[in-house]
Amino acid sequence: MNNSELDATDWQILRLLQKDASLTNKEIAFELNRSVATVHERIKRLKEEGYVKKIVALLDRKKVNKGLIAFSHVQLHDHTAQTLSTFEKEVARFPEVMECFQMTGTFDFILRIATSDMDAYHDFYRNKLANLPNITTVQSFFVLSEAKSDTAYPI
Amino acid sequence: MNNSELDATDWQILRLLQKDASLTNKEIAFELNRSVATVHERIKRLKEEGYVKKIVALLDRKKVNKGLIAFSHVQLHDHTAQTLSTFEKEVARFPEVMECFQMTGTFDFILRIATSDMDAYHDFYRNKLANLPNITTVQSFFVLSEAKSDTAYPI
DNA sequence: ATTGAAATGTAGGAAAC
DNA sequence: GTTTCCTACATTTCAAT
Repeated sequence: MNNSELDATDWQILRLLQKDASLTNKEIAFELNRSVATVHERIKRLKEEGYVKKIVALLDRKKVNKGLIAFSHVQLHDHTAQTLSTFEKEVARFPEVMECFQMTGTFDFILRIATSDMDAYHDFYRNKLANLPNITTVQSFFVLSEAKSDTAYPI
Repeated sequence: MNNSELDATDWQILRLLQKDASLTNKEIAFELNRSVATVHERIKRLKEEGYVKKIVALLDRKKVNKGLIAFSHVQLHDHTAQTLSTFEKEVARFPEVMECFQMTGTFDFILRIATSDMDAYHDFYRNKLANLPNITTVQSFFVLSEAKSDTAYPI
């Protein structure tokens, strides 16, 4: 198989591992009617070539005391490369910030922020986020309930 | 150890597994200066008690042809339990919708939508999302770049 | 690229301290 | 909680196709 294309078996393996990476090679091989060695070889390649970035444990956020998730829309004073990249660099250093995306539209960034509760969020907001330079507005929305939460891409 | 509290070792294990769940018990044991049997027992308990929900592979979304991520804010006509839960149930069935959260604020839901490109998003929007009943407005924002993207909670 | 078989390593359980 | 021992799997390599 060449280097730049995935075949049907590769996609099936990726689909399975996205849902459950604790599957053994044997289980995957059985599922796909392939040998264990083949599955092993494929997965090794998929990791080497960067299709699989990493294998992680997903935790129950409420059990680990992250009861409050906020999405915050941030607007900056200006959009010079300097201002944008300083903001990105600084905000990424806050552990509460799980995700930071630069966006199209009327604001500049979406942040996903995980804290234990509203007090902790407030503390983060006043003492960390609002101290960053060049912020014009921050508008925050809070998760009431999760109807769906999936890390698997539809492939 | 009792059932309802995690000690420092448990938290360390969770921290490690959130970052890299392909670590072996042996590697974790070495890192924490514990025996393999202890680590094994702890992880078993952490899974049984639901702290670890699952182990998954995270893929490179651009390599698997999901070049466009949208966040969509959805507002519904009314907020009866019936309307809310019908929307949640229907929207969760679309594979493009990776996440759906009910939110505080001026709109009702945030969706995270993964598609290959703007054409595919448009198709999803016109032929799937906009066909659901009781939707008043949908406002969409598109990811330009990812400054940070982490599934690990700050614990 | 795929396979079965062989070698090595890890998981998972149990016993004694 | 640790150590040791044990068995059953799982991973990894390899020669052959």
